[in-house]
Order: sequence, then structure tokens, then C-alpha cells
Amino acid sequence: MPELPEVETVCRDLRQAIVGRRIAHTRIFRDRILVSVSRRGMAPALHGREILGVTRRGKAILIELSGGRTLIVHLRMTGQLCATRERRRPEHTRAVWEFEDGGELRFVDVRCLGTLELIRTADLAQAITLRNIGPDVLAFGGRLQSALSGLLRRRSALKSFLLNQKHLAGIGNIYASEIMYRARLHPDTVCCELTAQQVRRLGSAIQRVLREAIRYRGTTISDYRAGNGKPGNYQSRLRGRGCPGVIVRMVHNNRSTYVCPVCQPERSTER
DNA sequence: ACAATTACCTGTATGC
DNA sequence: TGCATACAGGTAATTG
Repeated sequence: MPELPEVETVCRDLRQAIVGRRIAHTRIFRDRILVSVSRRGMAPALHGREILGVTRRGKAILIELSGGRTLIVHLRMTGQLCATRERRRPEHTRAVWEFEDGGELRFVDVRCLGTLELIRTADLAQAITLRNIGPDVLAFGGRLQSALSGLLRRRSALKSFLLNQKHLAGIGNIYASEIMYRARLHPDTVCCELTAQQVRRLGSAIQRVLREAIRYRGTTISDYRAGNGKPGNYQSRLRGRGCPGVIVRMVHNNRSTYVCPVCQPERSTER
């Protein structure tokens, strides 16, 4: 569920809520969510540590701790990370970090596909969660257009390109659909056949959609909750889904894309 | 270098 | 009501 705008919203909420606080206890309820750290290794490494910062790369959340460690959280499909003082833990709580001053950070994940990785901050680049992902989409800033024209010199389908985190990290299935709808591009378009104008449209759709979605605190279709536990507000502003034409479902690599064949013609006649 | 498939999990919606 | 099936926002490993 969570793509760049959702993960960014979680990070911003957590930055407010947990930076400067100290961990008293770590509790892991499911071992299989752990990456390169054991349940027994996690708790002592975090005990008494202060949260120094919360940042994001692509869809990964980086929680920097005192003592030179960083906790990397990936929410995958249904993971949620929220800071709360509520006592009752919801069903599917997989891990919690209790703070010295009361309250806790919770990782809740119905499907248990999300992951927690603990790594020395100095070795961050080698983290399993990060080693296969490219630069964050928003890190390109104003250079996104020129970066795109280089990256799009491949023969793959546009949809596959947008979902591939090696090139641009952060776009997932929902925003890929929305971005292609707004750029009026068909998901099967071969990247290297895009015209210069289409590349410009793509670049601006990427920036516009992601920034807008962050402003609205992300999209909640079912599971997503921000770092304060509340749903996002962008779902009603997704235009592709509300297109009055007939929306067609297509499948690539087992993932659905919703396309409006009128707005996103496969063979575009304009340049 | 790329695409397609499968696996990892569980909940929900749908059809019979 | 029960049961089977398909599907869901992600990623990695495997195979072609």
C-alpha cells in the first residue's frame, strides 16, 4: 500500500512524535519480519537509545538511533508504523518500541510482508533493504527531467520502468497508474519511443502527483494509516479512477493497471 | 538487460 | 452458510 507520499507522511509524523525520545523496551512478536538481526539481538542494541532522526529513501523508513545504529522499516503492502500513547495494541501488532517517557512506536502489519532491519549507521549503504534501490524520486528535484531522458533510453514498458525501484525509488502501483493517466501515456508505451514532449509530460506528472499526494497526507484505499494513526486524504483526488470513460484493467507481471483507453491511447497521434 | 512467474502472508469480496 | 477463487498498495529469487 504505502508508496512515496504515504511513507513521507509517516516520516513527517514520526519526526514530530518520536525524535529525542529514548527507547526503554523493544518487543518483537514475529521473528520473520526481522532482516539480518535476531529477536535477541534487537532489544539490547536498542535499549536506552535515543531517536536522532527519521528519514526516508524511496519507500524505506530510516530511524537513526544514538549508538551508531539505524532501524530500517519497510511497510511493503500492509505495514503501519505509528506513535501513540494508547494502551490497547491492535490485532496484528508485530513489534513495539516502548519509550522511557511512556507511549510507544508500533509496527502493525496484517500480512507480515513488511520488514525491520537493524544496521550500523556507517554501513547503511549495504543494508539489504536499501541495496537494490536507486535514488529517491524527489531527490532529483529540478533535475528530474534530464535524469528521465537518460533513464528512458530502454526498451521496457513504461509501467515496468515506473515500478522498478532501481531507476527511481518511491513510485508504486497506485501512483504509477495516476501518473500515466495524468501524462496521458499508455502503460505499454516503450520507454525509448517516448517523444521529448511526452517525457516532459511524464516528468511533470511525477512531480505534481507525488507532491500533491504528500500535501494530502497520502492515499488510503484500505489499510494505510499515517504516523498519527489516521488515514490519508488523497484517495478522492485520484483522477484516473474517476475518469468518466471506461476504465480498463490490464495486468503486467501480476499487477493491475487501470487505464482509460481514450485519455491514454496506445498509439498516440500527437507528437 | 529484460520480462514473466512464483513465493512470501492474510483479509476481503465474489460467485457457486 | 460454507467453500473455492481472485485479488490487494511490494519485493526478491528464479527462470527464460
